[in-house]
Amino acid sequence: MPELPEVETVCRGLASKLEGRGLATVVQRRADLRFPLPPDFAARLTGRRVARIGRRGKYILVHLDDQMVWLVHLGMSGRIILGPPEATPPGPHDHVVVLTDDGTELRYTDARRFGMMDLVPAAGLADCRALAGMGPEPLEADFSPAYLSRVLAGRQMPVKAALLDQKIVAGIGNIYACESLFRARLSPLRRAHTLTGARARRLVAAVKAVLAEAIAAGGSSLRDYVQASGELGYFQHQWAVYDREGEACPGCTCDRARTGGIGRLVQSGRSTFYCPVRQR
DNA sequence: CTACCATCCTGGTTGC
DNA sequence: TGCAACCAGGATGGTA
Repeated sequence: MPELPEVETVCRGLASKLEGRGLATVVQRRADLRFPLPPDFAARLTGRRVARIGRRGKYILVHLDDQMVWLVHLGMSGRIILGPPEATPPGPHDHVVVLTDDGTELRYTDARRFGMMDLVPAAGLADCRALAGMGPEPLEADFSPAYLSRVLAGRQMPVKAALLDQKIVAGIGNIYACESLFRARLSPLRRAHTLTGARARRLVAAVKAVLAEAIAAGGSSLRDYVQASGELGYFQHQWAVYDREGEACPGCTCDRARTGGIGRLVQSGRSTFYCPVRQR
C-alpha cells in the first residue's frame, strides 16, 4: 500500500483518534519483522501517552510523552487499522495490537513482514538510523527545481531511479514516480543530470501536484486498505499510466493501434509505466 | 558512481 | 479444477 500519500492518509487518521490517548495495553504477537522489534518493545510502549503523530517520508512518527518516538514503516503490505476491540479475531499477520484508554484498538498487520518498527529518542530523531540522510519532503519548499538540478548534477542514473531514491527526495515509490513523470512529460529513461531549467521545474511541480491530489483522494488502494478507519483510498481510479499497459494514453490523441498505447518497461527490477509518445 | 540482481515474505492473479 | 509461475506499494547489500 504505502507511499507518501498512503502514509500521510494513515497519519491523519491516527492523529484524529490517537493524539492525547494513553496506550493501556500493548500486545506483541510476532517480533520478527524486517528488523526485529526492539527489546522490551511492548513494555516500553505500555502506559505511554501519544503526544503527536508526524510523518517523515514513508515513516509514521508517533511522538510519546516520554520523549521517545515510535517509528513505523509499513513496507509493502503493512496496514494500521483502528476499530473496536476484537471486532475480528486476530489473524496470523496481526503482529502488534494496542488498546487505548478510550477503548480503541490499533492493529498493525503486515503479511509480508517487510515493515519495521523502532523506538528512538525524540532528541536525535533526524539522525536516527532510519531517517539519517533522507532527502527533503517533496511537498515542502526545499524540494525545489534548484535543489533537484543541484542534487542530480552529474548523475547518470535514469530519472525514474532518482525519484525512487529516498536520499534524493523522500516518500516517492513506484506508483507516484510513474505518475509524476507522466505529468511532467519526461521519459523515465532520461538521464538524471539533464533535469535542469524548465524540465526540473516541470518535474518538481508534477511531483507536488500528483502527491497532493493523491492525498486528497485518500491514497491508492491495491489489495490492502489504506486509511486507519479501514476505508479504501480512491486515487487508483485516477492513475494515468500506472498498471495501464496497452491502454490509451490519457494525454495523447495519437493512434493507440500504432503506438501500442501505454508502455511498460523494467527498471532496476520494477515495472515502469509510461507513454513513449508523450514522455521524452 | 552505476546498473543489475537477489533477498527478505506472503498472497493474489494468470496461464497452462 | 489444480497447480506452478509470476507479480506486487520497499529497502538493502552484494557484484561487476
